[in-house]
Formats: sequence, C-alpha cells, structure tokens
Amino acid sequence: MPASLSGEAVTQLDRSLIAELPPFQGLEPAALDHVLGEARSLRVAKDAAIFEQEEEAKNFFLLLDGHVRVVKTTPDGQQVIVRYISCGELLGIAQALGLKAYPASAIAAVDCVVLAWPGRLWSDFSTRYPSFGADTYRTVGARLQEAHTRVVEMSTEQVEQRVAHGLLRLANQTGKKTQEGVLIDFPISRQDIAEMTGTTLHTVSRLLSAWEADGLVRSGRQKVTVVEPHRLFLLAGGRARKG
Amino acid sequence: MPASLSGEAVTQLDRSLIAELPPFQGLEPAALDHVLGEARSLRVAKDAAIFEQEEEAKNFFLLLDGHVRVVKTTPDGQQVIVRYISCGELLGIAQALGLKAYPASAIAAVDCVVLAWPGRLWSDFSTRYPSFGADTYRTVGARLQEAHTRVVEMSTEQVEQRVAHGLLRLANQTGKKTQEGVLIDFPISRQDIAEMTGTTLHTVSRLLSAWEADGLVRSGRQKVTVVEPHRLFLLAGGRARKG
DNA sequence: CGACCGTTTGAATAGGGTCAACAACTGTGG
DNA sequence: CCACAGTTGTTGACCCTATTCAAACGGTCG
Repeated sequence: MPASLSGEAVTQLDRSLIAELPPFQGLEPAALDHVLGEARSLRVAKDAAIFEQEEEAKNFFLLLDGHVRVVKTTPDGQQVIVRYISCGELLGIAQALGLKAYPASAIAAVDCVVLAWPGRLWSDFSTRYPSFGADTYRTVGARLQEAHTRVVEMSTEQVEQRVAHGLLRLANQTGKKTQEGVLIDFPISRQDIAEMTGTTLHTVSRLLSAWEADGLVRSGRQKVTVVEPHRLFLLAGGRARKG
Repeated sequence: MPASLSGEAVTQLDRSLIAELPPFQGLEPAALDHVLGEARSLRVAKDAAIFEQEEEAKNFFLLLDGHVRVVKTTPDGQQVIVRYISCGELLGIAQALGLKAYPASAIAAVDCVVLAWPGRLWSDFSTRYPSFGADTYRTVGARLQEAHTRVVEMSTEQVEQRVAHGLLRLANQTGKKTQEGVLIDFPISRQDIAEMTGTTLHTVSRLLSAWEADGLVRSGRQKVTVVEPHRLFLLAGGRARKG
C-alpha cells in the first residue's frame, strides 16, 4: 500500500527545514520558498511504502524525519536491502537516473516525515539552482562508489566480514552513542541484516550470538549496539580466503 | 606502468570519429572541432593500464577502439572486474563523481586507441554542451543501476547462475555473431570470468566444461562462444536457494 | 625446443545454507 | 489480568556447494 497519495499537507513549511541540507545549501530565501511551495509534506507510518519498485516515478522525495530502507525484490520474491536513508537525504530520484519507474521500493523503518515533489520539477530545479544539480550529481556518484564497494565486498569477503562491515556502516551512518556503545538508531531484525549482507537470518543470529559472548556487541529484539567498534573493525578486515 | 603519458599525438583527428557517439551527438561541427582540439590521442598496448587505481585523476577518456576492463584491487591484492568498456564509451570520469583519484584501474584487454582530455575540461564541456552533461548523467545513472543489479545477483544467486548471467551480459555487450554462435570479442580467461562473478577460476572451468559437454557454449584458450543463448538464459534464471 | 601460461580434473574440506524445533517477547482481545 | 497468536530470535544436526589443494596437460611464444 503506497503511502504516496495518502499524505496530508502540513500547514506551515519553514525555510529552516531545508536551508541547511546539502541539496539546498546556499539557496536564496526566495528560492527556498519556491522549492517549499512546490513540495507536499507526507507522514508515512512505520512499515508503509513511500514508493514501490516498478511503480511509475511520479515524485522524488526528501526524508525530513525517520529512517527508510530501500529494498529490491527479485522476480522470485527474495529481497535485498540496497541502502538505508537517513534524515536530510533525497530518495526516489529516478528522474536523475533517467528512469521512468522506481528501481526499488522505499519502506519506512520507523514513522517518517517526507517532502514530495512532482518528478517534472527535477530538471527545473537542476537548471535553475546549479548547486542543487551539482549536489545531486555528487550524491549519485557517491552511491555508485558505494555500490561498487559492495560488489567488491560480496566478491571477496566471507560472511562474517560482510556482516561486520555492514554493522559498522550502519553504526557510522546512524549510530547513536549510549552508555554501552553505539546503538543503531532504528529497529533492525536479523532478517534485515541478512538482506543487507547476502546471507541468512540464521547465520546472522549465530554471528551476533558469538560476538555478544565475546563482548563485541550487545543485541536484543530488533536492536543492535556495537560495543567495541575497533575490535569489530579488525574482524571485518580479516583476510579473505578465496581468489 | 600507466600508459597515460606515453601517448603520441595522431596527426589528424576527424570529426566523424566522435560525431555519432552518444556523448557528442548533436554537437555543432565547430563544437566537435573544439572538443577534438583539446584531446590527445593515445595508443595503449594490450595489458597496459590506461589509468591506475588511486592515481590522481588528471584525465578522462573515450575509448575509440578496443576493449578495456575496469578492475578494483583490494588491499590484500584480490581483484574484481567492475565492468568491461566498449568502443565509444567514456571511462575514467572521476570528475563526474567528484573524485580526485581514480577508484579503479583500466586495463587494455586488447590493443586500444583512446582520446584523453584534461580533467579540468569536464565541467567546461558539461556546461557548454548541455547534451554532453545530460548524456553523462544518464551514463552514470545506468552504471549505478548495473551495480545494484550486480549486488542483487551476488546476494541471491548461486555461482552457476552468476556465471551464466555474466557471460550473457558480455555476449550482449560485445558479442560477435559467428557460425557457431555469439563469440565474445576479446581474449578472456577463466580467471577473468571468475573475477567478474565472484568465484574461482576452477569453478568457472568446471562450469564451462559442463556447459560445453551440454552444447551450450564452445570455449578455448581465452575464448568463449555462446552457442545457445536461450538455454543459457534459462540456466541463469533458475531458482536460487537461499533466503 | 623448453618455459610458461592458461586450463582441466580429481580429491578433500569447510563454510554456511537448509531443515527443524523451540524459546522469548509483543501485542491483542476476552 | 491472563491466554493465545504472531513475530523474532536461538540453536542443533545435517548436507551441499564451491573453495582449497594438488597435479598434470596442452598450446603458445620467445
């Protein structure tokens, strides 16, 4: 059930909401007002879709609050988590890639707030506000890099190292310091971690259990805290075998 | 040994060399002359590097003739083939991704001819010739898609399916129809295929032997011909197990 | 012709996926 | 407040795929 159409307009959209975000940084107040004027604000409930794979790409989005996971589903129903999106990031930018349909689904990992713009405004924004175009170019470039890194990891690393890398990445991206260590800031299941790293929930469970016994992490239901990032990092860097 | 600096200027660069290529399509003759005027033409011997991973990104390139493989090397020396580049494609476009160094090495799979431009011209070309900017945006987008597809494959498919997919992709990209079937148009070893698909040369060798016995492919030293693309495709689509 | 590179093939091993059963927790409704 | 259903997580046993190790073969090239 895509939530795209069920959004309610928020009464006031303040410039300060987006003024400091990379895509809009340095824009004139008038420009910010123009951008906001075209936006609709949507609330998306946990586990609801912001957009769905294969769906016509009518809008692009900015995540104002919450966490979103981007998921690709294979024809036979297996899911792969492509990435997690944090506050302030753009998502659903199919237009930037010259696509007519979204290549993946975006699911709210927690209750979220997003801004939505009609896709046709993409080229408008890019040409009218060069810094917007430049920033999104960088974003796409960074995501390409990230995807290649992931291909290399999947090709050369053992499962244990991949899971360690995956956790560290999440901890860096969205980690929240607590007494015990770095807490991953949204509900994440063993299944989710498996879908990020190309393994099964069973293997992830076993690894986390072992690591917990070793004092590297603490974990509970849909919750993971990295207690000793440094030692986990060493584990992630351990030599692979094949090649 | 990077070949970047060993190139010799070709006496004449004709507009027709690049006029029909996507990045430059639709440019005025004067613009084409400008673009060519800034280019250096280089010959790169088989197995030589056009540029090397980590090296400062001084230039970007267009492959005029030959085939190039783009390779990432891990800190412990394992190699992963990111993609193959065919004639008419841009490569080494670190500038477009906002990078100061090349993220991978580019190795000539056969003797090649490339054009090279200084990196600083990237933004110049992009702004002065909008169709150039738009095309490269599409290129980067397509490569991102491709990388994500690869991540999904590596996460969900068995080795046999990945190798089948890899071969089919090569056959489509650079295949040359012959009496026997579709020949992959440059020397490619079992090791290369292994580095594309995240497996070992042994496994690739066994698969090719089995497929050959089955009449799906014909292969020899650094040579592969896909005899029955359709049946290979069925194999590639076969159900995966895990998940 | 001899050295080397790419390839083939066999045998042994192990990483991790599959199958199965259960335990712990959350939330719901009576 | 408790019973029950539905998730999510744990753990053991088994087995299979693909890697590892080892050896040998056949073109190719200097």
